[in-house]
Amino acid sequence: MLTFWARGYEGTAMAELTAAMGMSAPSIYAAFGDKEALFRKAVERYMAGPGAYLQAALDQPTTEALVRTLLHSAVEAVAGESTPHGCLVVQGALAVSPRSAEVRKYLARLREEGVTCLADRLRPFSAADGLPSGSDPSALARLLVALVQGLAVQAASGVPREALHAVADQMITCLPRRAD
Amino acid sequence: MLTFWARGYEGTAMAELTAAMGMSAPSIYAAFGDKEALFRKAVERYMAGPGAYLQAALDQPTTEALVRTLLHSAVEAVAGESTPHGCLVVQGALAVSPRSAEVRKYLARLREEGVTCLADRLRPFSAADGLPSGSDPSALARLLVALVQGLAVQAASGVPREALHAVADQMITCLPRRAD
DNA sequence: GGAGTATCCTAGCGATCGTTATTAAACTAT
DNA sequence: ATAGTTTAATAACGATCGCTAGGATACTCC
Repeated sequence: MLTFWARGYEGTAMAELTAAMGMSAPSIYAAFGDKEALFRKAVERYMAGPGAYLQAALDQPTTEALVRTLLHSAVEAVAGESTPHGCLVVQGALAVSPRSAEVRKYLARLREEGVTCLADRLRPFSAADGLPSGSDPSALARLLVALVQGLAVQAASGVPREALHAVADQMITCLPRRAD
Repeated sequence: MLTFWARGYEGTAMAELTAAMGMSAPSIYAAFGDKEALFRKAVERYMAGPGAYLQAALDQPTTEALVRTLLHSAVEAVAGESTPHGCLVVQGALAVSPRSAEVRKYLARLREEGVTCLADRLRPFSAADGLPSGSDPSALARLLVALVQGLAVQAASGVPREALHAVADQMITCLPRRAD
């Protein structure tokens, strides 16, 4: 998972995976099938672990708390010190050769699921819950996911964690408050 | 440029470039050097053409006009109908194998230049120019760039142009206005 | 018109890609 | 102890990678 995270799907060679997993190539193929199946397993593990920052934000009671939790935990995930920088689901297979088109679509589908998931959570929110006036829940959800993905891109560029937290705070500052 | 744009640096094989350019491999190598030099030339061409959406926004007089121009022209660039989806500078080499590390750093540097460029433009802006109160220009610049990069990721996922324009509008709605 | 020069493609270089057939080793069970 | 079965590694498969030598072609200039 860490190797795929750092180098992406096509950027990771089987030789690196054998070294990282401590298994020989035939053992990997016997256990997982092929490289694509192994990658999907790695993504599942990622989503259940470091990539679960969206789930953590869903049970927040207000828009502002949700946004705050989402953005800051996302920053911790994509700019963690003990893990590769960026997000596996974003940089795993963003632009790849035609032979990896299935993997690209798989990750794209996963990213879209995050948008709908977040939109479903925002929809019941009213202005009393801090939802900015005149905002479409699905557009706001897509905005937040886009921002998280942008933070992931910048983390992959090497932007320090503090700068990304400042971006999160800036976004929260921009959001209209309930009682101002 | 279009081929690199669609498939990324490592995802593009020389065979595709010979087909797209109508030149044989030796001609390409004689004219450009190696694949990396050709990629940099393609990026330069991209930055001077479809990727110049940031430059277009810099001469706007107010924060709101700048943001509006930046986001909507960025959406047009990353979700254009006659070009590949996404942004070459984002998806060209986000997570790659170690042998392409130089290309990855090159694009990361380019992305960071966009942040400093935008921050320099926002810095002289005061509250009278629509700068949200209590915002740090460099953090706001990084926020906007992150959002653009996130829009590029979603465009690469196949999200339709209208949805991305709605995200841009949502962000503008969230920004505090001068006279409200 | 013909020698010299520049241009460009065909063919193939070594290396590495993902993948697998073959073989050696270790464990289980009679 | 030994036969049978599972496990895993060595070695190599065809394909493709970026890249380039060698040769055929066209163009220039005396």
